[in-house]
Amino acid sequence: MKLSTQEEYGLRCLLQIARLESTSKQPVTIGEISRVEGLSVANVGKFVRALRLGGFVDSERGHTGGYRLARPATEISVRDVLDTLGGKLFDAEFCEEHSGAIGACTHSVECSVRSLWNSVQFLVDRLLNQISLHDMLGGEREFASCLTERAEGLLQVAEVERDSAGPSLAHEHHPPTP
Amino acid sequence: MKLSTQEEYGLRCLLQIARLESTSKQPVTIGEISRVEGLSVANVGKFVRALRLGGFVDSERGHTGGYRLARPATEISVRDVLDTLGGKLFDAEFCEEHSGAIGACTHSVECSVRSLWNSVQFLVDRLLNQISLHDMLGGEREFASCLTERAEGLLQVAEVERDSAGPSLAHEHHPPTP
DNA sequence: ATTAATCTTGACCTTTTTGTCAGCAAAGGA
DNA sequence: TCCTTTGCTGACAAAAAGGTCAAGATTAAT
Repeated sequence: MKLSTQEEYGLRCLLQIARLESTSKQPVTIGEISRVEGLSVANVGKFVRALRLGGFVDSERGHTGGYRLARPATEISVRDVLDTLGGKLFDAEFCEEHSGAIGACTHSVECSVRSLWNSVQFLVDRLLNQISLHDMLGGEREFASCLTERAEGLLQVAEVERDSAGPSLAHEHHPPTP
Repeated sequence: MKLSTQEEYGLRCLLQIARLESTSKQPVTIGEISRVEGLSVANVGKFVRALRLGGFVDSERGHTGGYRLARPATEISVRDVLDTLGGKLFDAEFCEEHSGAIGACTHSVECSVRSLWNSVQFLVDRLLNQISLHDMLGGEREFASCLTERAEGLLQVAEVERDSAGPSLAHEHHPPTP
């Protein structure tokens, strides 16, 4: 289970846009992000493009151009950002394509795996969904306590899910075809 | 956040070895796994090799050869398997390499991200660590209830962690260098 | 108008991951 | 002994991901 570089750096770039914009009140340029993150300008360009296509930032061209958050940092959830930059743990597409001829999962482990990935994704989503960009802008200490608070909330949600027979396990999954 | 094919299929192969061995009492051949999982023989060979190097299966050569679980299915945790097949969410290596010249994270977001990845990994690890191969061998229904039970336990552990200032957030992380 | 600063895009190259192949090694049965 | 069935390995090929580059488009300042 790995993060793509687009997820890792895309999120960092977005955080920098939020951070730099909030102090300078100016649009944040690719050059600035490149400098503070230690990435090439061209590379940052790609990440920031993904962020723009995802609707997280607005761009302004020209001499005083740059990027701004499209919404307040409190209204951007890290989950949405990561989903846009890197996709889900598994794609639902596989489910449809192969279910016709054979019914459920061809592979005879009966897809216990899909239940597993599903609950992993469910758990992670629940956590990330409660974390906003704004939460990540304070110091690392503050954010750490924020994380544990959210994790606590998450647990309660998870217990409710358990009592109601667990929608987190209801999704379909088929593995990629080689 | 994606699973590598080695994680996805390696785990499936291991499950098949456990399943087929338990019914036939014979070593499970690559050919059998290949058939039930719909993968090429050569490909299964690679996955199974990783499993052997990870110490999860033992091999026997020759006419009646094949693979057997190295330990009972109840004593193999899915977390260990996935860690071996795909590695951690982030590697600790980066932390050491770049900390000398600059101190903490160069990248000026102050590495709130590392706290984030850390807690995600912590959460996932806690869940997977409680799931054994054996848990995944029953029907999907049984496994689903197993998962929710384990998730419940996980929550309690997480709360303990919170009360003791959260070791889950204590680890270092630096992003890959481009 | 011209220029300089900025974003935008598509094409290209490099690296990593994934999958295949051919040849070797071991073990059992004829 | 020889042959068949199995696992084992390293080299290769294909595909995906990651990164760079060059040429364009837009805007503000001069």
